[in-house]
Amino acid sequence: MPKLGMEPIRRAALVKATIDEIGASGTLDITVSKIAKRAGMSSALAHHYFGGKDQIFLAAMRHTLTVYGAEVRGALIMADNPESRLEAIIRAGFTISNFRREVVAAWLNFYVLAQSSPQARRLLTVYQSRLRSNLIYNLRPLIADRAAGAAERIAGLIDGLYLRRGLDQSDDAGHDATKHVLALLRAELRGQS
Amino acid sequence: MPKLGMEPIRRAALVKATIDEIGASGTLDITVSKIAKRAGMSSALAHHYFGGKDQIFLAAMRHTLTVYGAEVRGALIMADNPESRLEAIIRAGFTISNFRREVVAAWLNFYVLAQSSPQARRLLTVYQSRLRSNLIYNLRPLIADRAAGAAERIAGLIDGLYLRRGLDQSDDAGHDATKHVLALLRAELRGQS
DNA sequence: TTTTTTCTTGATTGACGAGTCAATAAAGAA
DNA sequence: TTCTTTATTGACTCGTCAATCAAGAAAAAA
Repeated sequence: MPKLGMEPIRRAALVKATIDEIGASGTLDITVSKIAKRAGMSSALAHHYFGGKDQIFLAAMRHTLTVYGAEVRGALIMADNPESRLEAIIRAGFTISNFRREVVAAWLNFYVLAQSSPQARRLLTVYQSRLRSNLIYNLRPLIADRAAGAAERIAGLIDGLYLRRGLDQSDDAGHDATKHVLALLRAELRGQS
Repeated sequence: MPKLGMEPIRRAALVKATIDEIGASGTLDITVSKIAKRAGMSSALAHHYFGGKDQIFLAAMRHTLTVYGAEVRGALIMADNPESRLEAIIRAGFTISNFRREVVAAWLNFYVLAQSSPQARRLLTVYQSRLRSNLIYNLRPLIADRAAGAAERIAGLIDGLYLRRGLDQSDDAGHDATKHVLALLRAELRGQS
């Protein structure tokens, strides 16, 4: 049975299973066995490829952030001016793939993990910094000095709507969320300090 | 040793210890023994008064929400028009006592708990509903039809800034946070749909 | 004083879970 | 073919923790 080159396949399966398991339980309080079973292998194998539970979580986190980053970059390709770039950044956060329940649950739990794991915190900080600088970079030509504050508010609202998403059980919440952040963006572009 | 009427004292001590322990660890993954030790008693006693870990968490949650609610109500006493009432509601969320690190950590973890515990979810939903209706009630006389959307954004930004608070290690983050939400409030009051 | 109620804990139970390991099996290398 | 590397698992170890319980001590009631 041992086909060679299983490692990347197993790792990917475990990462996906981890996110699904977090989504299903809403907690990081899940067992390696459960994750492994969901990924169709024994828990020993999960340990073999990742070394430990922490590493599995970090890998799942990295994956989530990577997918998010890719989606943002993809959206930016089509945008050729600051305003549409801002809109693209915002929309990317609420696409169906990023705003799925499991993914949101995973995000929330990664924030929790970041409270106790320096590595997790570092990853989240990178995400936050990138989002902030993306926003500021595109806001500056439009509202110069107010860019920094506006970026903080937009980023904050995005995170807040994610947080609230977990409690709504409606399924098209992404639409409203996008609308809200775009409304804030317009207000920021229009307003005076 | 057995002084009578210990129950309320023990319960209060356990609730406080729970919040502190969550704050110290950043997780709900804490033991009853640790909580009990922090509160100066044996774990058996904690079980005696609360029945189980879940109940302890729920009590801590109720306490946090109660304190928050009281602070909002207190702030509203001094406010006699919609605009100042809105400001009071916002300010109450970022007072030193509500925005302390342990308290924010507890909030975050309560959001997580709400993903898996119906009771926790119910409590959080009550909080959200109250905040929303408070905001809408006072926004309506000022911006009528846009009140609902504006309330959603303000509430979302408050939650988002809480979420982000956990990652900053700065200590006077409350000041900036208040400023941001007030800026949003002014933008909402000023803007047109 | 005896009895009951309230308070308290140390010790124990029972379950569960992370991580290890020895063993098996297949594929490729020598 | 023999040896090595990669893949894989069941069984086991070791620790931890929630929950229970029996028992003791002090106040209050009888």
